[in-house]
Amino acid sequence: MRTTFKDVKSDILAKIMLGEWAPGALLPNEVDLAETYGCARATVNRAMRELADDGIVERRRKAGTRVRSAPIRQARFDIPVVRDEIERGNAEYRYALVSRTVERAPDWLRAQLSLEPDTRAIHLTCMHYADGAPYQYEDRWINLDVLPAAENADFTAIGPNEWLVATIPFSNAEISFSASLADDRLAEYLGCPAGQPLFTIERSTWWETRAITFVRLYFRPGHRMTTKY
Amino acid sequence: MRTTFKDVKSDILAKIMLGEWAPGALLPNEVDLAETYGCARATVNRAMRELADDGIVERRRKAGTRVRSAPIRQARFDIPVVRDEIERGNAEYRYALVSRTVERAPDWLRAQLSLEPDTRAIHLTCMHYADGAPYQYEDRWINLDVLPAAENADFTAIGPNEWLVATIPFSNAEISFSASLADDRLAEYLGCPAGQPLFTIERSTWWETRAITFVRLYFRPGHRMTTKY
DNA sequence: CAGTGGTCTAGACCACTGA
DNA sequence: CAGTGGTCTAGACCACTGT
Repeated sequence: MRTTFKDVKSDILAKIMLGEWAPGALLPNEVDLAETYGCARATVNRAMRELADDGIVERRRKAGTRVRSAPIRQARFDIPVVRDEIERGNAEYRYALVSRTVERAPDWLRAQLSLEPDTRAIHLTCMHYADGAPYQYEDRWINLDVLPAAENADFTAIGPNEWLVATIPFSNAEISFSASLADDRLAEYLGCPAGQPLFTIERSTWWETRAITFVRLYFRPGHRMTTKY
Repeated sequence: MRTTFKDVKSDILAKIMLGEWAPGALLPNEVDLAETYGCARATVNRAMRELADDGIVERRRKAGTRVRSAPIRQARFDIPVVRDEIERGNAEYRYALVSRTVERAPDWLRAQLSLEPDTRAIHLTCMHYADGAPYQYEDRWINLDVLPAAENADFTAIGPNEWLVATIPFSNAEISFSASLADDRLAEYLGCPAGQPLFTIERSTWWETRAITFVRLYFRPGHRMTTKY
């Protein structure tokens, strides 16, 4: 059997894991490795590139490839789409619009999304339920200058996230995780005592340079996001 | 200038973003695309493979490449190494050991890590400071059956995370984000009022099938993890 | 069984950067 | 300026899987 890039990758990874190549060590260059493994340089390159993507090694032209001393460990999280998330848990999903207003973007939002003064925005708050129990409280702003159609959308029928996904793509986004405290309003909607800690996600999305939406998602108490890596 | 895989990738991405290829649409095969772009098939392949990795398209042999209808949006987070995290913020890092005991692994930990009964573990609690201010409270367990050396390590001098990184690699890990409430003890160490919401990370790591360590990290109030994607 | 993506090869040229 | 990784090419064979 031919040597595949996966063979090369796992062999190199094993050598690193077993300490044969210690953190900080310089690995042989691609030409030498290709000879060692009896394969083409492109094969070694693919293996090494993936190891670099995985944060295991660090590559620099001329300087060569080194084992990262403090491996940059990264985790990938699926960005939750609340309906899918709930239905994956075999629970019944229900959505409800709580409030809807159209207003000028408040200052903090203008700062968050770099909006022009006097930008109009639609402000929505919604609830998402799993098997009838409160699951997530959503507090969302949509930029009406970019998406005037949002003013006429029927958000009593469809959640703003689903509407947005179906309506407009986005080119980049920023997401942030934190912890919030349930105030009286949140506690009431989420059916929990005030003062509970709530896992919170904030997300801003842009199309090119134009801000589309900002959303803050408060999860019911005890929620956690988990991933393996 | 030659056509690079980045050219191809961004052109295809643009076509998808602009709606030229709608969600669910079948893209031309690699041979045709290579002809269209006037490049080798390997170049198209690299571009398409990256788009698939990014969750933009879905590829299946024989069936071809389609635009994902619900793009799998993923975010990558760097797993924080607390010293680096603090020093990247141009703050001075300080570490202190709070407590150290050796005991039999409690039941919840045995369950969490799938440990044998009577496994011995070392239990450490530590503080991490940024410019003298409390930054993170660390509550860690290390499996002494796998890492007996931990019993003799001097954790007053070096943080357990740094010691572990330098001592043993790990093959896989599970990480989980949530929100906790500051109890009196945490509040005292973190220098905040009790009842504050704290962003919390839990991580379990294994070497092959053997559990190495479990750690719970409580961040000071207001902490957030952010990434762009 | 035929079409599509997955991968390898051998060679080439280029871009970056450390010495 | 020389060594290393980054990328492209043209061609080949293979693996999977829908029809």
